[in-house]
Amino acid sequence: MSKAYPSVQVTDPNSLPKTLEFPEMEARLLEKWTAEKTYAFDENGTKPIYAIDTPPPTVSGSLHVGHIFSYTQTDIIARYQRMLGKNVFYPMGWDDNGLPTERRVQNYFHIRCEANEPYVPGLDLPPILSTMTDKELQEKRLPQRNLSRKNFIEHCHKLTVEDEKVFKKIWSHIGLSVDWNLEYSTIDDRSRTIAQLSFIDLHNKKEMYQVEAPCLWDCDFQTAVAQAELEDRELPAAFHDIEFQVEGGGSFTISTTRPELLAACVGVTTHPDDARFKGLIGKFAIAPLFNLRVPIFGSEVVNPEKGTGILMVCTFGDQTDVQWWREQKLALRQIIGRDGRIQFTEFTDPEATENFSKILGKNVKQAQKIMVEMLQASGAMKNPPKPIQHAVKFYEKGDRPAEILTTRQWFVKLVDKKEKMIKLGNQVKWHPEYMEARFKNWTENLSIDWCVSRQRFFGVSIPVWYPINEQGLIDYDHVIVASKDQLPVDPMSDLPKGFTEAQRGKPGGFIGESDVFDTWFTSSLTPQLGSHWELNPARHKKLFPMDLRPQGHDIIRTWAFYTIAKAMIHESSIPWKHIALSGWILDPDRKKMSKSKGNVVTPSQYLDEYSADAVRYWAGLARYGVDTAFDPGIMKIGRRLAMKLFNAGKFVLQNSAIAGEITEPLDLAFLAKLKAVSEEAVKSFEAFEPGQALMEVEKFFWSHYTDSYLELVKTRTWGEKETDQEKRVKASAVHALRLGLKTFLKLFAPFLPYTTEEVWGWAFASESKSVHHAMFASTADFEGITNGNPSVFDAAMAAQTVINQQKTVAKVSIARPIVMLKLKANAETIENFKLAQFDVCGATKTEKLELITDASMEKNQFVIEECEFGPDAKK
RNA sequence: UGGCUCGUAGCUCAGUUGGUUAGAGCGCGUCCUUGACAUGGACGAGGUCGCAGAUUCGAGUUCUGUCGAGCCAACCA
Repeated sequence: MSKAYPSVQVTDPNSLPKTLEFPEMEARLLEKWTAEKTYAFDENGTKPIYAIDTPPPTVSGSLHVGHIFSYTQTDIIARYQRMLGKNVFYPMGWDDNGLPTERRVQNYFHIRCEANEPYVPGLDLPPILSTMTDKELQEKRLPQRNLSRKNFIEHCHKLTVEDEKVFKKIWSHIGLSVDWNLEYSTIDDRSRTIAQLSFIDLHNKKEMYQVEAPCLWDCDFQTAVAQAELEDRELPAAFHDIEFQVEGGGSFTISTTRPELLAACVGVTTHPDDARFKGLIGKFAIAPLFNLRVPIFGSEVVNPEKGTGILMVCTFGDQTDVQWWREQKLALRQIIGRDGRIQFTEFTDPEATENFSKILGKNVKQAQKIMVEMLQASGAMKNPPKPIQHAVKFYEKGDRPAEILTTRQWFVKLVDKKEKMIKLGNQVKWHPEYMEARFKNWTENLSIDWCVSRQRFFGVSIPVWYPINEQGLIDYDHVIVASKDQLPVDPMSDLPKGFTEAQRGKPGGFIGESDVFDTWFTSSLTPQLGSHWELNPARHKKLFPMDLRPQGHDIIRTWAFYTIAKAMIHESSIPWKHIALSGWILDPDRKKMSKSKGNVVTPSQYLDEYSADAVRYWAGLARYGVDTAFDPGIMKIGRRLAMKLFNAGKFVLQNSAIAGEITEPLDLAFLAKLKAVSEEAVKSFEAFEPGQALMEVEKFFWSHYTDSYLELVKTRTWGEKETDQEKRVKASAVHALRLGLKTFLKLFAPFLPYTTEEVWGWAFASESKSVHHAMFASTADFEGITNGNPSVFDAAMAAQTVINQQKTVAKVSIARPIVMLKLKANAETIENFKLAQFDVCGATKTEKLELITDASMEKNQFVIEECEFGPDAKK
């Protein structure tokens, strides 16, 4: 017994929009979704949860099509999971603290943070950037206004709130199905509390330490930076050959790219097997100009081929200098200050003092120039500088090479956990799989612990104070950590327990830590920020570990890495079960789109020109991990698809039908194929290949549904029918058409949420208020329907194509009647074809048909033996 | 120097575990205004799958080498 469908009435054509007006529809449906709380997460719900660890975008950055691209991909997964009946946890956070914001705020208000400036209550400066461009500001060279730390932070808050509105508007327009009740920012009270809780937990577990040691340092931002935040840049430089004397007679020539560090020279090294310098090892060298007596030692690390094969070790020219300094217990002579200028350094030798005074206070570049001149004058410079091109480490947001300075910083122990991290990383499913290699690679090569303290202002405070002893010295060994009930805490204004404000900065009192955390320290906790972690253990248990982390592949070494590290140290857990890495959007020259390259394309114009669904189509088609060229042409196709769906929906719903079953072989054949396609779509989604699903569904929709099936059944469905038999076969087609439409709406819903919701509302709202809560590829829809034979559809479509072809070649209209047609095919094809003969003849206006069997032909191959066109109906 | 991706039509990309004659869309050409859709439709031209080997009855697909592009790291005196 097959499934019976109730009768359907014609949907009043006047009630359906004539044309698809995207802006009107988008605005209306956005309102509907908000009013109906379509995307709300049900915290007390019993349905299985699907939790997404949404990347909090940096709101101070520019919003470009790359963002739209990756966030839409996540939304497509979210919508799919919701349509599986899951309780989807899909929050949006704003990453608003850190250097990018400070820099933007500085430019926007033309201000600077100055620690000694007094606080001005109620200060509310107007933006300068709205009246002047970046360029004008630079040209006019107006002095920046100095603001106290507190005033500066207030302005940071003020601007980020505005930036967040811009993001939220675009996110909504593109149709992200986030639950806006879950909105947060990485600087809000809860985030600060959770980040500080993280610190306290790490500190209790002895996984945090502070130490005065060589650290990577950016001289412009005047802050420590982490290994992961460095990038290589190719710069021109030169080898300078400088002659050193050997104590007790003799000399040798070293080669260096950093002659300005000669005064910081603390040793000389060469390869122990290098015959040229072997004899020098163990002796002392005398550096020129400064008469520095430094040890000469051997090191396997030295490459005899490079430079002169012997080199000077400084405080600190690069990472290897640090290594040698540690291994050889060399002296420390830090001549570069925190501002990147040569700082005062004491020399006992009068000549050294004299020479050093010439570079004192200069920046690295100026000092190098002066140094070279002095060396040339003294005769210690053996050859003219040899220009080379070499890679230099930069802080990724900085403009000057990173220096290595000895400063006191907080670190998280990571180097001792590499193996465990790789093991945990392996428990996470990476999409695409090969991306795990990048994580492994980075983790294996990690050489420095994670430096998390930053000498900045707009960030989460490190929740500690230090006692000041009776001599007025800061006692770093007895850190006073904030207690959990104090959080969030700002040690610069809040008090450690048992102290009074009067004791701040006084002997016997305390001093607050002024450093803030690296932003990654907070953003590595996004799963915990979402679950509320220690603040709400019950909720945390439900949401953690999360199901999915979507992110870009360029931040595997930072965001993914640190998040895995945090979950491991806090709870010995993975932070999420899956991580999906989206590709980059490249400009037409295949360069990554980024603000610094000036090739950024903003999304608004494309949303307006092609519609949100069309832009989503473009994003939805891409595979994970694959970089994609920006191509509005794809959006055009997406727009066409949305229109086609809209029009097909209108057509299908304009047919009435009596109650009945789907009985006709062609209808059943179509549904059998549709069912197979929707099962394939599910498989693709489960394999994190939604683009594959979209492609297959789209192809089938276009070729089989609109181009073929809709045309084939028009004779049966058009108009009112007289006989019961006619009514019955019409009903079979109309019910199949409607089931087809409903299925397509659901399959397309994750990609085209607006258009599908619009059409769904015309006919299927009684089943589910929104298509976005309908069951994706539900088997129930096909239950009780007789299994069709797909070959019937193949034969009918093949015949339809060959007849259309005949008309095209003959250059006659598709509507032209055929008074006599002889078709040749093999027996099986003819048998299948006969079951759909009525529909094919109707669609092709074939009035008389003769079938010829030819066993030599392949399946579904038709040849027209004879074709006689009737008179043109128009004439 | 090592690791990982990619190389298919003029362009943007598919091509699942090796299996007939390598697919789609855009663009291009010819034709058609037929009852939802001209923001349409029908049909067509266009590829020795970077190159060279190997395995196999059979390779776009597996392996080796090679060239080119990109990314990540190491080195950076």
